[in-house]
Amino acid sequence: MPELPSVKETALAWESLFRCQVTIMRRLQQLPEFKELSMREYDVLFNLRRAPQCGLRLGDLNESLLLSQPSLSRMIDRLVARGLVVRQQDPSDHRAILITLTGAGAEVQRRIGRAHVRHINEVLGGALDAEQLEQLRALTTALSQSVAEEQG
Amino acid sequence: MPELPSVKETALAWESLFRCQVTIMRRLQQLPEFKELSMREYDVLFNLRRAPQCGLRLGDLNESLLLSQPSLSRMIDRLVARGLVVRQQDPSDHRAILITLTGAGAEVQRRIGRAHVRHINEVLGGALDAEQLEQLRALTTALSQSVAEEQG
DNA sequence: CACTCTTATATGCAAATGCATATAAATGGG
DNA sequence: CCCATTTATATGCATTTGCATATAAGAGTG
Repeated sequence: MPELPSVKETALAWESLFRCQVTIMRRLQQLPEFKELSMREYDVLFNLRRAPQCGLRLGDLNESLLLSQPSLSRMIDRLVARGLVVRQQDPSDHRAILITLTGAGAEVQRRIGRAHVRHINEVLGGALDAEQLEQLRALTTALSQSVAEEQG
Repeated sequence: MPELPSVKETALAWESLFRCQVTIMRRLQQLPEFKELSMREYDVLFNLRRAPQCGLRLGDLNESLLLSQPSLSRMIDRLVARGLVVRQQDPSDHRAILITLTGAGAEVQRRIGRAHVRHINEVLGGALDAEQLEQLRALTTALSQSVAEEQG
């Protein structure tokens, strides 16, 4: 049984991760493309793109976002109004709603996504080398999974 | 001159860091103490606690937060109304406002902070060991600093 | 010192968000 | 099968947020 990290060790790591995210997010949000679609809205399209063809339940989609369920419901209203996503009743559970990208929505996601990843590369590429980025990816992936599992 | 990381490598690292932050934040926000004070508001008090005694300019404080300048200005209004912070004119620059914690504000920050770090330890402590947490801290600290410097 | 330009914060107003709760459908017990 | 309970999403309403812009003060130029 390994020793658990101290309160101080975990707090320092989280504090640093959080600040890092804030710093980078502030930069990434300045991309002109995010005037057309907010980063939160883009993130919804991005998540739908990685989803099965049948779409994602609103609740499942919600788990990937820092947004309350009612707020997401209304964001979906707006995305539907813009023709970027579609709401469909889940045939196997009529309480649920499946959300899917439209063709236009997928295209907007791809277009903004290309500019976004280029920008990410500009911002992060000069800061860490490939090996460090891979370490960071591995650590944060392990952390996400472990945290999600330990009470999901 | 070292090779720069590929677009894919940077995008994967950022995506993972971002999702990790979302996952953890959703858990941390559930702490009952954050019904009294939102996490954003707590973060303002936390930043002020680490600041010089004279306080922080609104604009400087704003750089540490994912919040527009007008939104922060109004959040400060509310924190002033609750007696947690004070606005003072900067004697050396009458355009600027120095924001400082009141005694009550400092006490609220300490109280919520104690519960918060315990919660952080519960959530992250089981996921990574001390060495991994230190690696994560080092990488994210280096990344923040490098990103902030490269165009600050 | 007048004038323009920049910097720091605040304010009007529309839009987005969250909380509490409503609606609607599935689930389980008697 | 009926009723209570749980689950999934939506809606009313107050609060918070952001965008555009106003206000106010320092800086620079002639």
